[in-house]
Amino acid sequence: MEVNCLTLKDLINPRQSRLDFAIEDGENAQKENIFVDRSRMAPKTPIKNEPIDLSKQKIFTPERNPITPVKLVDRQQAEPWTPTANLKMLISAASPDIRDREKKKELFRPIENKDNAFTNSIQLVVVGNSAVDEFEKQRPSRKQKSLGLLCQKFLARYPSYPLSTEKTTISLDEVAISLGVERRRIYDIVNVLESLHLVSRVAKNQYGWHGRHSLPKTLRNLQRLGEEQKYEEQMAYLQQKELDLMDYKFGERKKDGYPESQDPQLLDFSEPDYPSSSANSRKDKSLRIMSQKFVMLFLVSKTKIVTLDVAAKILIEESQDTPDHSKFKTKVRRLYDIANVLTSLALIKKVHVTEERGRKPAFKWIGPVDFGSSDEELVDVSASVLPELKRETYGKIQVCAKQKLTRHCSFNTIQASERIQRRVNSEPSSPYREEQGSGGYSLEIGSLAAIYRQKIEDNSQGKALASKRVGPSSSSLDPAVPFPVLSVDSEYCVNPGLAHPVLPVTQTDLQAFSGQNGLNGQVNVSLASVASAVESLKPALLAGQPLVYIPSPSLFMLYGNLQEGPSPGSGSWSEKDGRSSEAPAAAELSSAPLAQKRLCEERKPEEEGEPAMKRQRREYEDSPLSLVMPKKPSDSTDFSSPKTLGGRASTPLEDAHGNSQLPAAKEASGKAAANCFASSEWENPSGNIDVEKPSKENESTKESSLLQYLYVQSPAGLNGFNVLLSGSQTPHTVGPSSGQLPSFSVPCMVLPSSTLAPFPVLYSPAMPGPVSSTPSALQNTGPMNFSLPGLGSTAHLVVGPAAMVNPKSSTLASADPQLQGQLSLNLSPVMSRSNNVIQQPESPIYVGHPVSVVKLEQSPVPVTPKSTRCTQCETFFKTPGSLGDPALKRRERNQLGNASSAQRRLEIPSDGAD
DNA sequence: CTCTCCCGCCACCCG
DNA sequence: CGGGTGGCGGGAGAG
Repeated sequence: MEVNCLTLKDLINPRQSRLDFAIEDGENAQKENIFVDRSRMAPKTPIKNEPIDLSKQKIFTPERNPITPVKLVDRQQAEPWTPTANLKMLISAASPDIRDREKKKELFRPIENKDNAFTNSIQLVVVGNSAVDEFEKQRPSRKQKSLGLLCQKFLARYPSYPLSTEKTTISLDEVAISLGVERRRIYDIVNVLESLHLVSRVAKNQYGWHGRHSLPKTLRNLQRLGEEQKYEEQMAYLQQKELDLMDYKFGERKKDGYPESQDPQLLDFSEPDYPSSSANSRKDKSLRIMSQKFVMLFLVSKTKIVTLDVAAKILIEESQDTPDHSKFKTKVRRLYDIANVLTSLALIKKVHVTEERGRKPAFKWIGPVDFGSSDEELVDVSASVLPELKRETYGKIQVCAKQKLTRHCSFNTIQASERIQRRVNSEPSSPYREEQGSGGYSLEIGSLAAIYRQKIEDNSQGKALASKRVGPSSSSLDPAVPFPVLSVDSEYCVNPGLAHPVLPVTQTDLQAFSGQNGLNGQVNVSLASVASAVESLKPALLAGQPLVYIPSPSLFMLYGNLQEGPSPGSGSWSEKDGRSSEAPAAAELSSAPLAQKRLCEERKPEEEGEPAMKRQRREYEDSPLSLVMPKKPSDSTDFSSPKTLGGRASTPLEDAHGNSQLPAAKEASGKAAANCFASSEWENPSGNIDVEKPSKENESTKESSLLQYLYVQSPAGLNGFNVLLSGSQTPHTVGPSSGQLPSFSVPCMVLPSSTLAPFPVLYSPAMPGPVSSTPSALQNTGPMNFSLPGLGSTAHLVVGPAAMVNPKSSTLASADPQLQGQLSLNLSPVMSRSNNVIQQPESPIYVGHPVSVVKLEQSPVPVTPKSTRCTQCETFFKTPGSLGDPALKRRERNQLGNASSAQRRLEIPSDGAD
């Protein structure tokens, strides 16, 4: 009997017994927990947690084992919910999407469905192998335990761009426990991250988190080194030769004159702040070195595609290993490990290169390409350019301000875009697909939605994480402690796999873009520096990022806010909830006048209170979205209406009438640059390459998010395009120098000046009132109008603050679960073509993202609130639920064995679409 | 079958 | 020496 076995083990080693026990659970709880819903997890959780108390564990006796289940049962009753579970429930209740997801999960893991599964499982185990087998069957798939997924969870714990002031330390033990994996796995992740200087070893078991601030620099250095190494030549050589593994003669290349590889020292780009402690200590850093070299290969590659075999060969050669087949295999394994992490970082994505021999696994670099200069290239939408834009044209423009905080936003945006692109490419059925070639806006819209989601996800994660981090060992098993939000969020986190960053648009791209769209010249939008120097990052827009729809044929630019991760200063969620949350947005605009919000409110008396607020908060923080839509005349009815989940109220921008003039406000607001993403980026570079299906990607998309941006269609009369800026989020940075600061995107729309004349510039501060938690310097001054200098006198800048939209005011009730699924953002390609905006709830991509859209009357004249439709969707943050399982104690890894794996959750989010 | 890559043994080192 | 690290490759899931 199992019991007996346990007993023996126990006798031998108490710990062992525990392990066994754990394993048993593991069959169910641990591994399966991964999938378990929070709600379901609750019952199980206690079990795991119990083990937390090691002292008890030791005591475990065989007899106890059987008992344990009982206890668990009791516990379930007694403590039906853990905080996390509770939260999850609430969320689930609030969010239909979540429920759907949960359902899927359940389907995925039937076992989990039973509340008493745990108990049963245990019994089964005791009973016999058959039971075990069943469990085995239900065990999470390999993918669910993949390093990539784990890495995502890991990354979700930390802000991509942590404030300089916040130094985050990573405790390997803690992380391993919290993620429920063996420490060994964490090393794999950390080593790769370290190679990119995202983290550095501080001490035993301790790593410091640096975030991506220095990533561009690191990449630049790697690129340089790669060039010095002539990797490109080597790659070309190998590819050309098409050498077979077996045939490949190592060392040949050197003869050919390839330079020797450099010393294996990990490149130290570390900044003063983060001295790379003892990086040198380890003699063997091969994974790190390999990672750097691998990255170099991408950076020097013209195609940005590297096949694993070539990479492995080069690495083997450099490592001076004996070139045998087993080495090759090993190298490839390592490359996969590295690739998983890099994918999680959205730096690369899996592709296949078709060659004579057939398909070869390869990866394509999707990370930033131009990191040569300090910051991302900003594209200014200059006034001069604007006029040139044709209304017909469409494209995406991202306005960014260089804000430290926001930088990641652009990244997110990119990822989202990429994701979408992939999806489009990979999904024949995708409605957007058709649009692609032409760079149709529909695609972009999709991307926007995706981006938006992404933002939300990111934010939420970040916040959650942040909060978690802040606390004492969050990882603690203490049941009282909320599940590591991170893990929960992680599900929705950016999927590395999913996220494919789109290269930042350069001027060239922009031009190209304009060409496509009929735009001429560049678009430069420079906003006065947005920054206020608020360190706290408050989610500015969130609440209602309003979407303004102005019927006009021109280009739409949607810009979402983005925000950096959690800001330390930011108030608690609760504070942010509701309108208060919006305040931050205003802050972001900082100098910019916030007052506008009021206008919106007036227009739409909103009722707030939406539960969604919380979610939104999280969401709104994210990155900015930029969307450009081709003009669609009238309608777009659907557009406006539904928002998805989170969609906050749409604010009726319509109201904005008025004053078109924008004083220098802009400057005050901050500088914004517009980045454009070339649609082309999305396309596969080479015909040979097949983009892998982004099955994973879906996850992120699910999340609904609020859109904070203004959707403006140029009035019929407008020739130019308008840029709509959403004021929602302004990052407050305290003075980061622009160089380092990530570009910050400010939602804004550039409106063709002349035509817009009738439209006043609206600036809606996120919060009408004072910002709740944030002491932002900015205050709502009231509606403001500013003109973009660059745009020319005629151009109008509309800034839509998050606040503008009132959640409740929205005509549509987001409450309807069904509606939630649909986002206004979801524009079906069809719509775009027809010029009518249609929502496609079905579109996978969009589902779940709340978007609020306000329709403005077509008439150039300011729309009245009535005319406009506002929809709000409440977005709740969908948390995957709590994830967490308690962590097992890693140390016992041996013992734990299977159990350890249990922790990993898999989420395969189906995209909404699925 | 190939592609992936999880898993965890066990060698290395450091303190 | 014990424990943190992490190389390494068997072997199995996924396609």
